[in-house]
Amino acid sequence: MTPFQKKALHILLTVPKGKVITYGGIAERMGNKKLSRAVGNVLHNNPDGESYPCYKVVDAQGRLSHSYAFGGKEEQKRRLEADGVIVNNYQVDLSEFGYLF
DNA sequence: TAGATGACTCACA
DNA sequence: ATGTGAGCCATCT
Repeated sequence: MTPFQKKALHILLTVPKGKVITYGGIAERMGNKKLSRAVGNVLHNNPDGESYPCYKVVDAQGRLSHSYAFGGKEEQKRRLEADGVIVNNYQVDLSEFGYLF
């Protein structure tokens, strides 16, 4: 586990229940918004959805990940709704559920 | 060591 | 609204 991953995952854990965060958001919190790609890599590299709420991570438009490792969008959607996040057609309202630091 | 890849984002046509 | 290209970074080949 690299320092980068550790940092990204830590930030992920700070997202409160019922909220979601964007790749860019995490990247920004790490210093540079342009790190969004690297953030994606970290999540992709994290197959353990039980330990980290990677389902809370959506893209800049609130769209769910198209390559969610578990059950695809369906599973991610399920988890988000179970968390209290309203998901419309695999998309969430960031102005409502997006977590800003 | 250099080049390619990606769960991204933004700008522009 | 859709498509293309560029930028930036950590990993993987």
